[in-house]
Amino acid sequence: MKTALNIEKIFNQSNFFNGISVSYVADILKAGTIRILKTNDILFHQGDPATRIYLVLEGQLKLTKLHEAGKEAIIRYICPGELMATVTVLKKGEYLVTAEVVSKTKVIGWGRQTILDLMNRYPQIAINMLCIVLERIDDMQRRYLELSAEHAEQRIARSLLRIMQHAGQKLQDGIHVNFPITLKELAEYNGTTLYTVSRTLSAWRKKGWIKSRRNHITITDPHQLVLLVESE
Amino acid sequence: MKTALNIEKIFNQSNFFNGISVSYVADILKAGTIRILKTNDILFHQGDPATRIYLVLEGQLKLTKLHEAGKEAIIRYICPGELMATVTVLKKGEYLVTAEVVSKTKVIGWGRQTILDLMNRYPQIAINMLCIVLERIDDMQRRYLELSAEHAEQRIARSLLRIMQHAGQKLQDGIHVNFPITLKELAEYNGTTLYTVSRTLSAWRKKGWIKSRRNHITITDPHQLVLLVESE
DNA sequence: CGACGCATTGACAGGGCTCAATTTAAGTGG
DNA sequence: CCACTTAAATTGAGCCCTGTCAATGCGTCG
Repeated sequence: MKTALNIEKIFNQSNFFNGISVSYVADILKAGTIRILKTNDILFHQGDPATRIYLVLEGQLKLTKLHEAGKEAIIRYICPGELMATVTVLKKGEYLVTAEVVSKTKVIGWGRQTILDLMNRYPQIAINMLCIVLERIDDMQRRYLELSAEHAEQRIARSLLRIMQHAGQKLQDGIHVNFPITLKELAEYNGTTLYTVSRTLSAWRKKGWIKSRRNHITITDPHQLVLLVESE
Repeated sequence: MKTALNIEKIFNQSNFFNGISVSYVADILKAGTIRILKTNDILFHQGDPATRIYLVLEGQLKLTKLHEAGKEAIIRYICPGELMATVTVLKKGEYLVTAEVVSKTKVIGWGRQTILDLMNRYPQIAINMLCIVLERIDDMQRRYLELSAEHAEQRIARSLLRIMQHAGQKLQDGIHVNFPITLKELAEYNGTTLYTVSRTLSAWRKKGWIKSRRNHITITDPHQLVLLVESE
């Protein structure tokens, strides 16, 4: 809680603070509390009462939604500068997803009343949050459309490209997904199965489009994936 | 524009005005302009610059998203009291979906700057909009999960139940969808095909769960659909 | 009455899920 | 450092769901 925060950096990496003067940002951050989490920690569970909204400072989390039948879908990955658990601003809400830490993570959280107060004090916060949420709707609508219209291979390509843009790290041999990810997770991210993903990646590996080892994926030829996605 | 509006009614039917005094509502409505549309009219197209946000006063519209491959998905139906085209508040945005009128419709629209001004004047508007949009995200996330985890029959049942709750009219022989809807639309609403929907509805009709004629569906035994959805 | 759009039904094929058996790789503790 | 353990990944075989294509039926409106 007494961790020294690099306010400037946080301000720059997050569109949550767009149009808000840096001097206010310190104020806003002071109202929140810091939490450090390690891999596989659960920040909150789907169904828990939604008490806090979080901004990710470091690391990554995945948001998953559980289906009665036991299946699980990955709704999105959350990277530094991104907001999560925005439902908190709704009256008496529950978390709609589960947030699980993918690699060592630092977040800052605000309670419901705090965030409502902040929104009243700085209306720009409400507007920024609205914009963030609107972008997220767009993302979900797109993925919904893709899920209903595209075949497995295309969807797998899309998810790799999305993750790459979101959390890609440029190495000499390609763009590397900078957090551990399993085939099962990749499958849950695009509504296929672990087996289909394995077969598909095997094929791509043979073509030299990607490299992969346990928990790691590097895309060596992103362009091919783009072509695949855009074909028909 | 000079249509006499029943402000009281609008105020009551829409959660857009939650926590806002009725006297201000008149103010807010005055800032917008009314449009009357007939079946099959397009209020806006996906890709057009997003200039206006709309509140539906009467009728229904469907929001569809088009896929490159030519397929189309119905993102949601919009009924009286509901807001649409919320993207408008984003900078230099485009409409992300197409809004097509399903039955005679009356909407009120506000320009981008107007709505931003209103949000600054009445912060509660921004908060309400945020809540509306958050509910919509939840809806999309649920449907995404269902699409990836459930079989066609379950999804068709779910879409009927959703539409029923949203736009159902209680008649003596069951609950009737109070706008014209085709099998193709139903299929586009749940990511199946016209043919699968036809077969499924035929089966249900034989079991006495529904009645249907061209463009009309009545659910005579909703409970069976609920059971179907909840089974496994 | 004719024509068009919507709905129905059958036949068929194939994508991808399921299940099972192995292989590979990473981590752990003596 | 190596044997051991366990989780992840690979691969094959089979089948079922559901999409596709084609033909026909039906109802509604001009």
